[in-house]
Amino acid sequence: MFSQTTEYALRAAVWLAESGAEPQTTSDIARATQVPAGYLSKVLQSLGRAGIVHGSRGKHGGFELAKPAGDLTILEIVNAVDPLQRIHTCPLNLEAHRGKLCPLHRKMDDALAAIERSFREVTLADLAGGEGGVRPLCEAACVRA
Amino acid sequence: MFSQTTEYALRAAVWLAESGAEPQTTSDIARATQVPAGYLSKVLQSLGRAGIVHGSRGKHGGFELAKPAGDLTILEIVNAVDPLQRIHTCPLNLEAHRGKLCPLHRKMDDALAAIERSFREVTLADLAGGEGGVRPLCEAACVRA
DNA sequence: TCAGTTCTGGACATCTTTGTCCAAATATCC
DNA sequence: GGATATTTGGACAAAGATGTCCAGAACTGA
Repeated sequence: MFSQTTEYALRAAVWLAESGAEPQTTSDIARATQVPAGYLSKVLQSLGRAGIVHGSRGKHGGFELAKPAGDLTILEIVNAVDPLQRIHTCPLNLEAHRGKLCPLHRKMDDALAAIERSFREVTLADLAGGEGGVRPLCEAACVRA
Repeated sequence: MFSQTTEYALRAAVWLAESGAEPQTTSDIARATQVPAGYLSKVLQSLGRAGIVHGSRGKHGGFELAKPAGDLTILEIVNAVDPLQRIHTCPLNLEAHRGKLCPLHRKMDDALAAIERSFREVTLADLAGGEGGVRPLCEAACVRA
Protein backbone atom coordinates (compact mmCIF):
# COMPACT_ATOMS: atom_id res chain seq x y z
CA MET A 1 0.00 0.00 0.00
CA PHE A 2 2.74 2.39 0.97
CA SER A 3 5.82 1.79 -1.15
CA GLN A 4 9.09 0.65 0.30
CA THR A 5 10.57 3.96 -0.75
CA THR A 6 7.94 5.89 1.19
CA GLU A 7 8.57 3.78 4.25
CA TYR A 8 12.31 4.40 4.00
CA ALA A 9 11.90 8.13 3.51
CA LEU A 10 9.69 8.42 6.56
CA ARG A 11 12.05 6.42 8.74
CA ALA A 12 14.96 8.60 7.68
CA ALA A 13 13.02 11.80 8.26
CA VAL A 14 11.91 10.75 11.72
CA TRP A 15 15.44 9.80 12.57
CA LEU A 16 16.73 13.16 11.47
CA ALA A 17 14.02 14.89 13.48
CA GLU A 18 15.27 13.04 16.52
CA SER A 19 18.87 13.84 15.81
CA GLY A 20 18.46 17.56 16.10
CA ALA A 21 21.31 19.63 14.76
CA GLU A 22 23.91 16.85 14.39
CA PRO A 23 24.28 15.98 10.70
CA GLN A 24 23.84 12.25 10.20
CA THR A 25 25.77 10.42 7.55
CA THR A 26 24.03 8.09 5.17
CA SER A 27 25.51 5.11 6.94
CA ASP A 28 24.46 6.41 10.36
CA ILE A 29 20.91 6.70 9.14
CA ALA A 30 21.07 3.38 7.35
CA ARG A 31 22.21 1.62 10.49
CA ALA A 32 19.57 3.25 12.68
CA THR A 33 16.66 2.76 10.32
CA GLN A 34 17.72 -0.57 8.88
CA VAL A 35 17.52 0.61 5.30
CA PRO A 36 20.01 -0.63 2.67
CA ALA A 37 22.63 2.10 2.61
CA GLY A 38 23.00 2.34 -1.15
CA TYR A 39 19.32 2.71 -1.70
CA LEU A 40 18.88 5.08 1.21
CA SER A 41 21.37 7.31 -0.51
CA LYS A 42 18.97 7.59 -3.45
CA VAL A 43 16.04 8.27 -1.20
CA LEU A 44 17.91 11.01 0.61
CA GLN A 45 18.80 12.56 -2.71
CA SER A 46 15.10 12.73 -3.56
CA LEU A 47 14.35 14.32 -0.23
CA GLY A 48 17.15 16.75 -0.93
CA ARG A 49 15.79 17.78 -4.30
CA ALA A 50 12.39 18.27 -2.65
CA GLY A 51 13.90 20.65 -0.13
CA ILE A 52 13.16 18.44 2.85
CA VAL A 53 16.65 17.56 3.87
CA HIS A 54 19.99 19.15 3.17
CA GLY A 55 23.18 17.21 2.64
CA SER A 56 26.66 18.58 3.21
CA ARG A 57 29.86 16.88 2.19
CA GLY A 58 33.20 16.27 3.76
CA LYS A 59 34.13 15.49 7.32
CA HIS A 60 31.31 16.28 9.76
CA GLY A 61 29.00 16.33 6.80
CA GLY A 62 25.79 14.40 6.48
CA PHE A 63 22.09 15.13 6.32
CA GLU A 64 19.88 17.40 8.36
CA LEU A 65 16.31 18.52 8.01
CA ALA A 66 16.08 21.59 5.84
CA LYS A 67 13.29 23.04 8.00
CA PRO A 68 12.27 22.76 11.65
CA ALA A 69 10.66 19.38 12.37
CA GLY A 70 7.46 21.13 13.35
CA ASP A 71 7.17 22.55 9.84
CA LEU A 72 7.50 19.25 8.01
CA THR A 73 4.44 17.09 7.63
CA ILE A 74 4.31 13.39 6.85
CA LEU A 75 2.44 14.31 3.71
CA GLU A 76 5.33 16.39 2.43
CA ILE A 77 7.72 13.50 2.90
CA VAL A 78 5.39 11.07 1.18
CA ASN A 79 4.76 13.42 -1.71
CA ALA A 80 8.46 14.01 -2.15
CA VAL A 81 9.26 10.41 -2.94
CA ASP A 82 6.04 8.79 -4.07
CA PRO A 83 3.24 11.32 -4.49
CA LEU A 84 -0.17 10.40 -3.17
CA GLN A 85 -2.19 10.38 -6.37
CA ARG A 86 -5.71 11.60 -5.86
CA ILE A 87 -8.29 10.48 -8.42
CA HIS A 88 -9.52 13.58 -10.21
CA THR A 89 -11.24 12.04 -13.18
CA CYS A 90 -12.58 8.61 -13.95
CA PRO A 91 -9.69 6.48 -15.21
CA LEU A 92 -11.83 5.31 -18.07
CA ASN A 93 -10.89 8.17 -20.33
CA LEU A 94 -14.42 9.22 -21.11
CA GLU A 95 -15.67 12.71 -21.54
CA ALA A 96 -19.04 12.00 -20.01
CA HIS A 97 -19.95 13.73 -16.73
CA ARG A 98 -16.72 15.69 -16.71
CA GLY A 99 -15.15 15.95 -13.33
CA LYS A 100 -17.81 14.04 -11.47
CA LEU A 101 -16.59 10.66 -10.33
CA CYS A 102 -18.56 7.44 -10.56
CA PRO A 103 -19.48 5.82 -7.24
CA LEU A 104 -16.51 3.44 -7.29
CA HIS A 105 -13.87 6.06 -7.90
CA ARG A 106 -15.64 8.51 -5.62
CA LYS A 107 -15.19 5.99 -2.83
CA MET A 108 -11.57 5.30 -3.68
CA ASP A 109 -10.75 8.98 -3.82
CA ASP A 110 -12.49 9.54 -0.51
CA ALA A 111 -10.11 7.04 1.00
CA LEU A 112 -7.14 8.84 -0.49
CA ALA A 113 -8.47 12.16 0.72
CA ALA A 114 -8.71 10.80 4.25
CA ILE A 115 -5.09 9.70 4.18
CA GLU A 116 -4.02 13.02 2.76
CA ARG A 117 -5.88 14.90 5.46
CA SER A 118 -4.52 12.76 8.23
CA PHE A 119 -0.96 12.95 6.94
CA ARG A 120 -1.13 16.69 6.53
CA GLU A 121 -1.89 17.10 10.21
CA VAL A 122 1.13 15.32 11.58
CA THR A 123 4.57 16.88 11.67
CA LEU A 124 7.89 15.22 12.31
CA ALA A 125 7.99 16.99 15.63
CA ASP A 126 4.79 15.20 16.62
CA LEU A 127 6.38 11.86 15.82
CA ALA A 128 9.76 12.52 17.33
CA GLY A 129 8.36 13.37 20.74
CA GLY A 130 7.89 9.80 21.80
CA GLU A 131 4.49 10.58 23.23
CA GLY A 132 2.43 7.60 24.32
CA GLY A 133 5.42 6.10 26.04
CA VAL A 134 6.85 4.70 22.84
CA ARG A 135 9.89 6.23 21.27
CA PRO A 136 10.03 6.87 17.55
CA LEU A 137 10.92 4.11 15.13
CA CYS A 138 11.59 1.37 17.65
CA GLU A 139 12.99 1.44 21.11
CA ALA A 140 16.06 -0.53 20.33
CA ALA A 141 16.86 1.53 17.28
CA CYS A 142 16.85 4.54 19.50
CA VAL A 143 19.69 3.21 21.51
CA ARG A 144 22.00 5.02 19.17
CA ALA A 145 24.79 2.62 18.42
CA MET B 1 -1.43 3.79 -4.01
CA PHE B 2 -3.95 1.24 -5.14
CA SER B 3 -2.34 -1.19 -7.55
CA GLN B 4 -3.37 -1.46 -11.16
CA THR B 5 -4.57 -4.96 -10.41
CA THR B 6 -6.82 -3.74 -7.62
CA GLU B 7 -8.28 -1.09 -9.88
CA TYR B 8 -8.97 -3.65 -12.60
CA ALA B 9 -10.54 -6.13 -10.19
CA LEU B 10 -12.89 -3.48 -8.83
CA ARG B 11 -13.94 -2.33 -12.28
CA ALA B 12 -14.68 -5.87 -13.32
CA ALA B 13 -16.63 -6.60 -10.16
CA VAL B 14 -18.73 -3.47 -10.49
CA TRP B 15 -19.43 -4.33 -14.08
CA LEU B 16 -20.56 -7.81 -13.15
CA ALA B 17 -22.76 -6.38 -10.42
CA GLU B 18 -24.44 -4.26 -13.05
CA SER B 19 -24.83 -7.12 -15.44
CA GLY B 20 -27.04 -9.17 -13.21
CA ALA B 21 -27.50 -12.79 -14.20
CA GLU B 22 -26.05 -12.60 -17.70
CA PRO B 23 -22.60 -14.18 -17.73
CA GLN B 24 -20.08 -11.80 -19.24
CA THR B 25 -17.15 -13.08 -21.24
CA THR B 26 -13.66 -11.84 -20.54
CA SER B 27 -13.71 -9.78 -23.69
CA ASP B 28 -17.09 -8.26 -22.84
CA ILE B 29 -15.72 -7.14 -19.52
CA ALA B 30 -12.43 -6.02 -21.03
CA ARG B 31 -14.22 -3.83 -23.53
CA ALA B 32 -16.55 -2.30 -20.97
CA THR B 33 -13.92 -1.65 -18.34
CA GLN B 34 -11.04 -0.82 -20.67
CA VAL B 35 -8.73 -3.37 -19.15
CA PRO B 36 -6.24 -5.32 -21.31
CA ALA B 37 -8.08 -8.56 -22.02
CA GLY B 38 -5.17 -10.90 -21.43
CA TYR B 39 -4.39 -9.42 -18.08
CA LEU B 40 -8.01 -9.18 -17.07
CA SER B 41 -8.19 -12.90 -17.60
CA LYS B 42 -5.58 -13.34 -14.88
CA VAL B 43 -7.36 -10.98 -12.55
CA LEU B 44 -10.64 -12.82 -13.02
CA GLN B 45 -8.88 -16.06 -12.25
CA SER B 46 -7.72 -14.59 -8.94
CA LEU B 47 -11.23 -13.44 -8.17
CA GLY B 48 -12.43 -16.93 -9.06
CA ARG B 49 -10.01 -18.63 -6.68
CA ALA B 50 -11.11 -16.23 -3.96
CA GLY B 51 -14.73 -17.25 -4.47
CA ILE B 52 -15.85 -13.84 -5.63
CA VAL B 53 -16.72 -14.64 -9.21
CA HIS B 54 -17.52 -17.86 -10.97
CA GLY B 55 -16.49 -18.65 -14.51
CA SER B 56 -18.20 -21.12 -16.79
CA ARG B 57 -16.84 -22.31 -20.13
CA GLY B 58 -18.29 -22.89 -23.51
CA LYS B 59 -20.95 -21.07 -25.43
CA HIS B 60 -22.98 -18.75 -23.20
CA GLY B 61 -20.26 -19.05 -20.66
CA GLY B 62 -18.47 -16.21 -18.93
CA PHE B 63 -18.19 -14.76 -15.48
CA GLU B 64 -20.80 -13.94 -12.88
CA LEU B 65 -20.59 -12.88 -9.26
CA ALA B 66 -20.46 -15.90 -6.99
CA LYS B 67 -22.64 -14.16 -4.38
CA PRO B 68 -25.33 -11.48 -4.42
CA ALA B 69 -23.84 -8.04 -5.05
CA GLY B 70 -25.13 -6.90 -1.67
CA ASP B 71 -22.97 -9.50 0.03
CA LEU B 72 -19.69 -8.53 -1.60
CA THR B 73 -17.75 -5.65 -0.14
CA ILE B 74 -15.06 -3.61 -1.83
CA LEU B 75 -12.70 -4.83 0.84
CA GLU B 76 -13.23 -8.44 -0.18
CA ILE B 77 -12.37 -7.64 -3.76
CA VAL B 78 -9.27 -5.72 -2.78
CA ASN B 79 -8.10 -8.42 -0.42
CA ALA B 80 -8.62 -11.07 -3.06
CA VAL B 81 -6.11 -9.59 -5.48
CA ASP B 82 -3.82 -7.37 -3.44
CA PRO B 83 -4.44 -7.71 0.27
CA LEU B 84 -4.51 -4.54 2.33
CA GLN B 85 -1.54 -5.12 4.62
CA ARG B 86 -2.08 -3.71 8.07
CA ILE B 87 1.01 -2.92 10.10
CA HIS B 88 0.98 -5.19 13.11
CA THR B 89 4.53 -4.83 14.34
CA CYS B 90 7.25 -2.29 13.77
CA PRO B 91 9.00 -3.18 10.53
CA LEU B 92 12.32 -2.74 12.25
CA ASN B 93 12.47 -6.29 13.46
CA LEU B 94 13.06 -5.45 17.06
CA GLU B 95 11.67 -7.26 20.06
CA ALA B 96 11.31 -4.11 22.10
CA HIS B 97 7.81 -2.97 23.08
CA ARG B 98 6.18 -6.04 21.53
CA GLY B 99 3.04 -5.25 19.68
CA LYS B 100 2.98 -1.58 20.45
CA LEU B 101 3.73 0.53 17.42
CA CYS B 102 5.97 3.55 17.38
CA PRO B 103 4.26 6.88 16.58
CA LEU B 104 5.16 6.74 12.91
CA HIS B 105 3.84 3.29 12.24
CA ARG B 106 0.89 3.87 14.53
CA LYS B 107 -0.10 6.74 12.25
CA MET B 108 0.44 4.75 9.10
CA ASP B 109 -1.58 1.84 10.39
CA ASP B 110 -4.35 4.18 11.45
CA ALA B 111 -4.59 5.30 7.85
CA LEU B 112 -4.79 1.71 6.67
CA ALA B 113 -7.41 0.94 9.28
CA ALA B 114 -9.53 3.82 8.05
CA ILE B 115 -9.42 2.52 4.50
CA GLU B 116 -10.23 -0.98 5.67
CA ARG B 117 -13.20 0.26 7.64
CA SER B 118 -14.51 2.37 4.84
CA PHE B 119 -14.09 -0.38 2.25
CA ARG B 120 -15.78 -2.94 4.46
CA GLU B 121 -18.92 -0.83 4.55
CA VAL B 122 -19.52 -0.60 0.83
CA THR B 123 -20.98 -3.44 -1.20
CA LEU B 124 -21.07 -3.85 -4.94
CA ALA B 125 -24.78 -3.29 -4.76
CA ASP B 126 -24.14 0.15 -3.29
CA LEU B 127 -21.89 1.02 -6.19
CA ALA B 128 -24.01 -0.48 -8.93
CA GLY B 129 -27.04 1.55 -8.03
CA GLY B 130 -25.91 4.69 -9.78
CA GLU B 131 -27.01 6.81 -6.87
CA GLY B 132 -25.96 10.42 -6.97
CA GLY B 133 -27.02 10.68 -10.56
CA VAL B 134 -23.82 9.11 -11.80
CA ARG B 135 -23.82 5.62 -13.16
CA PRO B 136 -21.12 3.16 -12.17
CA LEU B 137 -17.75 3.19 -13.90
CA CYS B 138 -18.45 5.91 -16.36
CA GLU B 139 -21.58 6.92 -18.19
CA ALA B 140 -20.31 6.11 -21.59
CA ALA B 141 -19.02 2.72 -20.55
CA CYS B 142 -22.50 1.91 -19.41
CA VAL B 143 -23.84 2.30 -22.88
CA ARG B 144 -23.24 -1.38 -23.36
CA ALA B 145 -21.65 -1.70 -26.75
C1' DT C 1 48.51 21.36 -0.96
C1' DC C 2 47.28 16.75 0.58
C1' DA C 3 44.71 13.05 2.67
C1' DG C 4 40.54 11.66 4.39
C1' DT C 5 35.47 12.03 4.49
C1' DT C 6 31.07 12.43 2.59
C1' DC C 7 27.54 13.54 -0.79
C1' DT C 8 26.19 13.27 -5.94
C1' DG C 9 24.95 11.08 -9.89
C1' DG C 10 25.15 7.50 -13.26
C1' DA C 11 25.37 2.71 -14.74
C1' DC C 12 23.83 -1.49 -13.90
C1' DA C 13 21.63 -5.87 -11.50
C1' DT C 14 17.56 -8.06 -9.54
C1' DC C 15 12.88 -8.64 -8.34
C1' DT C 16 7.97 -7.64 -8.78
C1' DT C 17 4.15 -6.01 -11.32
C1' DT C 18 1.92 -5.69 -15.43
C1' DG C 19 0.95 -7.43 -19.82
C1' DT C 20 0.92 -10.94 -23.97
C1' DC C 21 0.24 -15.30 -26.08
C1' DC C 22 -1.08 -19.89 -26.71
C1' DA C 23 -2.18 -24.86 -25.92
C1' DA C 24 -5.31 -27.61 -23.30
C1' DA C 25 -9.67 -28.45 -20.89
C1' DT C 26 -14.57 -27.95 -20.78
C1' DA C 27 -19.14 -26.62 -22.28
C1' DT C 28 -22.83 -25.88 -25.90
C1' DC C 29 -25.12 -26.56 -30.13
C1' DC C 30 -26.02 -28.99 -34.29
C1' DG D 1 -19.33 -36.86 -32.67
C1' DG D 2 -17.67 -32.46 -34.68
C1' DA D 3 -17.47 -27.49 -34.73
C1' DT D 4 -17.39 -23.55 -32.02
C1' DA D 5 -17.07 -20.73 -27.78
C1' DT D 6 -15.10 -20.01 -23.63
C1' DT D 7 -12.25 -20.47 -19.33
C1' DT D 8 -7.82 -22.28 -17.32
C1' DG D 9 -3.17 -22.26 -16.62
C1' DG D 10 1.57 -21.89 -18.05
C1' DA D 11 5.42 -19.69 -20.41
C1' DC D 12 7.25 -15.69 -21.57
C1' DA D 13 8.00 -10.32 -22.47
C1' DA D 14 8.16 -5.51 -20.95
C1' DA D 15 8.21 -2.06 -17.57
C1' DG D 16 8.83 -0.31 -13.09
C1' DA D 17 10.55 -0.56 -8.29
C1' DT D 18 14.19 -1.77 -5.50
C1' DG D 19 18.94 -2.46 -4.62
C1' DT D 20 24.26 -2.33 -5.69
C1' DC D 21 28.43 -0.24 -7.04
C1' DC D 22 31.65 3.10 -8.22
C1' DA D 23 33.95 7.31 -10.12
C1' DG D 24 33.88 12.09 -9.35
C1' DA D 25 32.91 16.44 -6.86
C1' DA D 26 33.07 19.07 -2.68
C1' DC D 27 34.25 19.85 2.00
C1' DT D 28 37.39 19.60 6.34
C1' DG D 29 41.43 19.60 8.88
C1' DA D 30 46.20 19.68 9.00
